[in-house]
Amino acid sequence: MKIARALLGKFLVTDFAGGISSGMIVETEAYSWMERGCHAFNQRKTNRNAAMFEGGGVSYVYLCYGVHELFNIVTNKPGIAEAVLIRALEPVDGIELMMDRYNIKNPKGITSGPGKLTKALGITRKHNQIELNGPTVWIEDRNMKVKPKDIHSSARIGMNFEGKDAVLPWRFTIKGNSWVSK
DNA sequence: TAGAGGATTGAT
DNA sequence: TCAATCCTCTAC
Repeated sequence: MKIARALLGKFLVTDFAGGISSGMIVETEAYSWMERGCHAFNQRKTNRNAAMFEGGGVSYVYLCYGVHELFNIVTNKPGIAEAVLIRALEPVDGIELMMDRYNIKNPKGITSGPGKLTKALGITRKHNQIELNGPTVWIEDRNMKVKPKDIHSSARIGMNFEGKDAVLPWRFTIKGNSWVSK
């Protein structure tokens, strides 16, 4: 859970054929095998979530609703399924590239959702289960300071089941940032 | 091998 | 508020 908080203010960078694009992480959600809602609940291992068992520093990209690709960062030791979902970014580099990928001219709201930011950065399932220390996708620390009081935690989104797991405050956002998803 | 459903989004 | 859309898991 510490990692989900620490990732706020870090930069997610991609370098594909089209060029470099990056954004600052402003919203995350933590997932663990210990709670429902996670694909690897109860250490259930499948082909899809195999990346989560790889160990920290690996990406986990998967398709949701047949339409959207969601980007996660695996955070724990090999064999322990735990990951942080990147829900929103603030565009920094390659904004024009992102707009090209959407074929629009206004960057407003282009990365304000987990399915949208992957499209903006050009991330697809081909980038599943890869190391996040380069050369195509990596996390960068640019010494952006996020004060603890600027971090807001809340219940997660999209949890359809009943029970206490649904209200765990494992969603982290940067207060006052307009790129946070609604 | 077939059927149901999902960590969402955008249009109505 | 609801459909789009296709991959993954589960059951037969």
